[in-house]
Amino acid sequence: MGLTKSDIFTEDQNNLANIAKVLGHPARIAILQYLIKVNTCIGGDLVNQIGLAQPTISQHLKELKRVGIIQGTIEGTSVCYCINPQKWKNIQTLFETFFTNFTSKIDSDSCC
Amino acid sequence: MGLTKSDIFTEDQNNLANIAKVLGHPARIAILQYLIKVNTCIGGDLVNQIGLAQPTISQHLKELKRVGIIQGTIEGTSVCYCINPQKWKNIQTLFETFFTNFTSKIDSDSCC
DNA sequence: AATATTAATCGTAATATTGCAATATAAAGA
DNA sequence: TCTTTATATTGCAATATTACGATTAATATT
Repeated sequence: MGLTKSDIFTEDQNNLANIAKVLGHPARIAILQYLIKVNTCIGGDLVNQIGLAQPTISQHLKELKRVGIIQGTIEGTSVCYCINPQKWKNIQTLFETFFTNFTSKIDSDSCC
Repeated sequence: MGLTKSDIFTEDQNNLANIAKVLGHPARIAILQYLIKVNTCIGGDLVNQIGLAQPTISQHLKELKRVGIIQGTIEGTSVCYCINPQKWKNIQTLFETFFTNFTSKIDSDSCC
């Protein structure tokens, strides 16, 4: 039905999935990588860099802001975007914890 | 249009986004976490554990197999699933690299 | 061979996502 | 105030995703 049954999963599972989903688009990865490179930029720079229409970029930025991984500050007519360092660290830790759960027990048991 | 313009992004960007997208559903997170816990199990176990219909679980398993993060071995009428340790490590490194790109330069510059 | 078990596939419905043109909004400058 | 600049929102079309019932395929078991 195209509708995720999020009520049958834990909050942590939904949370991690939700963030992974936001990272699950190359335009949003590209935006983050560009922000890493230049530290800060305005929306128009991203439209030029990425090669998608302004409304499309605006939508992707909205998604990234929704999970808090970036922040936008209004500066006159433009908006200055940057990565939110604390949230970035949080999300990094989230993934690290998820991956380490398995990595730490590798070799202890074999596969099928 | 619902169609990602993957041709305008780099292979790395598409690759990371593609994997993140697969992790972007709580059912698939739940499947991976269960596999971490029990090491190996058959498909029916996952259907019972997760609480989604068998075809739905089968579809999620297909996605996970598509990116190689799990593997399934036919054992009689059932299929034994487990995490692919090497691929897991690869993907872990992929995310780690992505996140460290920013973390390593935190404090060097300020935000907006 | 007939039946049971398990998983994959097919078909379908409902919802979500992606992308853009057109428009709206909001602030700066002339 | 009028225009310009920059971004957000709206509305829409196309495609993708999620979920499941029904069916199929393949192997065990009797």
